[in-house]
Amino acid sequence: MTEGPTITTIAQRAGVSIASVSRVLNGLPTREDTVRRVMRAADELGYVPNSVARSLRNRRTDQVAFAMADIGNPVYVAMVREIQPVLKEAGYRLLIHSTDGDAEDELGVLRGLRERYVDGLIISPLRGVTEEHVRAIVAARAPVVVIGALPEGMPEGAPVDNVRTDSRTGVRLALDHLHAIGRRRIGFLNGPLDTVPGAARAAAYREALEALGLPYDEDLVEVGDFYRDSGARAARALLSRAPGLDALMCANDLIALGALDVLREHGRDVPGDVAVVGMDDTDLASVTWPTLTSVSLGSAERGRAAATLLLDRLQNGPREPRVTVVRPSLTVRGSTAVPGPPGAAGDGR
Amino acid sequence: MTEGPTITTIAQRAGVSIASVSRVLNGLPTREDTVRRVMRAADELGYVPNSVARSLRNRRTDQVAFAMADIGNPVYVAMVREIQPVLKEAGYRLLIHSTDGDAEDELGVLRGLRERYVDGLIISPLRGVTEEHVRAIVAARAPVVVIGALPEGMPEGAPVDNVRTDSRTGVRLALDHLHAIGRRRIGFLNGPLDTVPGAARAAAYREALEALGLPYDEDLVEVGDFYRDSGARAARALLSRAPGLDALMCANDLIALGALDVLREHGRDVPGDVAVVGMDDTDLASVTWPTLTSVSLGSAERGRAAATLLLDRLQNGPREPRVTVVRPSLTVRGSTAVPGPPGAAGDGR
DNA sequence: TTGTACGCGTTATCAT
DNA sequence: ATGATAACGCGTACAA
Repeated sequence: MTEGPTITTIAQRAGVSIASVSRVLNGLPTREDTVRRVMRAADELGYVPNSVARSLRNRRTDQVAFAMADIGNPVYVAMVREIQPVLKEAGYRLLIHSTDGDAEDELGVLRGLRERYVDGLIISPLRGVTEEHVRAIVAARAPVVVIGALPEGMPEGAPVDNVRTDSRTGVRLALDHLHAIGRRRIGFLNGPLDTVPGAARAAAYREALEALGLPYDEDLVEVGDFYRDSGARAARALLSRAPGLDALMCANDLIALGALDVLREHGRDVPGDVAVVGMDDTDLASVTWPTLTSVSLGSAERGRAAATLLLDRLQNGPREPRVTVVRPSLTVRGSTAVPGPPGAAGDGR
Repeated sequence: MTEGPTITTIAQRAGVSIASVSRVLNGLPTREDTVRRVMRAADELGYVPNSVARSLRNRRTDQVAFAMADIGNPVYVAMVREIQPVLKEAGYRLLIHSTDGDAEDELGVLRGLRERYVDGLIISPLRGVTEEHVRAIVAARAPVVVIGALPEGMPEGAPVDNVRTDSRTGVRLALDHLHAIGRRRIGFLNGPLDTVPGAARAAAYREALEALGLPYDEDLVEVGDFYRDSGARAARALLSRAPGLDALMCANDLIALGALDVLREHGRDVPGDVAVVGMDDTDLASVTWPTLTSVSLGSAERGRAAATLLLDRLQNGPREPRVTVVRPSLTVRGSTAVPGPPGAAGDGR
């Protein structure tokens, strides 16, 4: 089992020095004859440059990593889908880290940057950016783009850009819509409060209610995880506690799926009896029945923006941190399609 | 902006040679005192080994790549989801390549192995493994696991393992089921015939019909792409050509989604008028309405098997090629739930 | 036990 | 234009 050819092999075969080989291979000005001999030898040997050696020398890996909680979540899939082509186009390979939303794991990824196995990182920390995160980012000396909230006091010249959405407005869009179609008892199925989205959406829900002049009722709120089965559990709990609710605001689409399951199993008509709104506007929203009205937080746009920002730093060097905010929008579908008040449609199905 | 510390930096600070530093860092027997001084210096400097240099020296990158057509496809997401933890556990990082199913792109990935930027590769070639693929694999000298069909005559000692499913049996399961619930005019919405799954499913469809004593009718077959909108187009075409069909076999779940859209828009009851079966049994299948009966081809299992096989080669060196076959199974859901013959339920909805 | 010296495969500098 | 040579950071035979 012979080892692969190196520039040394080529040099011997072509009867020139390795320096010449390197020059030819990198297209530097070289005598015609030398070029031919080197190319020929390289060809015959099937030479391919060793990317590791090149990385060591060039101090760059041409690799970028994306770290998120769970690649099974359609939101992150949407991001990866946008990130990948942008990076690929620029000649970067993409590494994937699933952290399960574990803060320790996230920190591990950030600290790992010091190993220099990637040139940059896009990370979406589920539980927020702590002091330690910040320290790791600064220590990394590699550009990082954070998708999500970034704390106020970032140190001077930290190589961080930030892409965020405005879930506050997102929730507001949803509640305004529900209010406009006549719903007044709007339940809320949220994710964990110690996650960034969970906390933000909780606050936004209260705010939006207030703005609409609706009372905040603890009994209308249930907290679970950002998954379908958890959403179902939460919906069941909520329905038994507050059977009179006429709408459900869900903190993401997966939770909304669970809610739809439960409503169907309880024979409650959607949207006749209960209107449902999801969040993230994933591919799933257009698949359910009824199709799911959902607040888009621009996952794809955020992914693309993050990749673009990172690329800019990678290619053009340090600069002041930038923040890109992606505006949410509401996509109205079947689950809120009936403007009439509850009770208009028959119950059961 | 100082550069990061290296073993040389540590050696100076600790007043020892770089060899000692390396030894301590790698846990080789060293005098107590030396250990302390080195550790202390490393600590103070916040030393982290450079993974690139280490890779060059050790001739291994601790990276593995997974190449598939489209990370947007739930099938591949399911695979990644299984592959990731297996590799992570073993200390490998995961690289993702989306090839768009382009054969040139796939070949590029395979050839890229010679750059030695990964230690191994899992690839799922959409259009099959050609002569050129095989050559690239052999030339790569890095272990490769192919998810999907592998040609018969692989060269001796090629470092390839293979994970496949049996879509023939899968289709058979579906048609048997449809036949059992009384369907006789079973349409088929397939993907491109020049893809491996497309070709296999086309053949399997004919075979299964024959085994059931049903005639093969060209008019009942429509070919498109493996996407939802394409599935919808195909379904429309098929319905206008063969309005009398009482079941639809779809070559994957996305196509089935499109078919469900069209059936609903045509006011055909599912499964009353037309029963529908999908393939891949993705997360989507349990979300649609009615929920989608689907043939599981064990995406998760295939992913896990592939990762395990690759890992074995990575850790235990060369061995004879192995093949793992994952058996398909049928998950019956709402879209075929009504055993009665067509016409039993009212039309419209 | 410790240090010296070399190699991993490239690129880039500096003489020639 | 070309060749010898020095890095890049790490690991390890070998000698001391």
